[in-house]
Amino acid sequence: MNYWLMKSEPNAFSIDDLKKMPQQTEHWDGVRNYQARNMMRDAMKIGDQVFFYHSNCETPGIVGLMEVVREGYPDHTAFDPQGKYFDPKSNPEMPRWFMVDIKYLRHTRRVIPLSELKEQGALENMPLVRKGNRLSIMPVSQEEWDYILRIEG
DNA sequence: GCCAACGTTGGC
DNA sequence: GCCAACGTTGGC
Repeated sequence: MNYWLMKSEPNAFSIDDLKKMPQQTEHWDGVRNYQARNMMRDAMKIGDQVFFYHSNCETPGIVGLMEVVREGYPDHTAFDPQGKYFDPKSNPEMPRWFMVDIKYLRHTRRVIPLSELKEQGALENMPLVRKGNRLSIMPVSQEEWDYILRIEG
């Protein structure tokens, strides 16, 4: 099993929004970055565990746990000329963008803020804590995953 | 293929 | 709201 971290702006889609979805499941659409696309298309597997991270908000940090319930398939929001995620270079015959389905598992017992994650030497290799990082989906090692759940308290 | 200009991300 | 970092675009 693999571990991941996915960012979302709570103003746009928060962990509470995910929890309220039917089956507490939603497709992770709108990702328009090739590295992140490749991870969803090729690497994320059913049963993989995922940290939900809130970005661009008052206290950026890890807020919950999720699970991959459907593996990579074309992001149809790229096909809708009226939608904000429309990409004329993507079409159903040759989809450029992919997404996975994600299911809510639980909130963390507290928000684990970015500021605290940055203080942990054990996490210094996470892209998340590195300066200027903008990856919205990233792999998390087993060691990092376990460590974060330990400091969750 | 280089690189300047531009747009976006996201912490602060 | 500011701005640094980064990815993408497009002229050459």
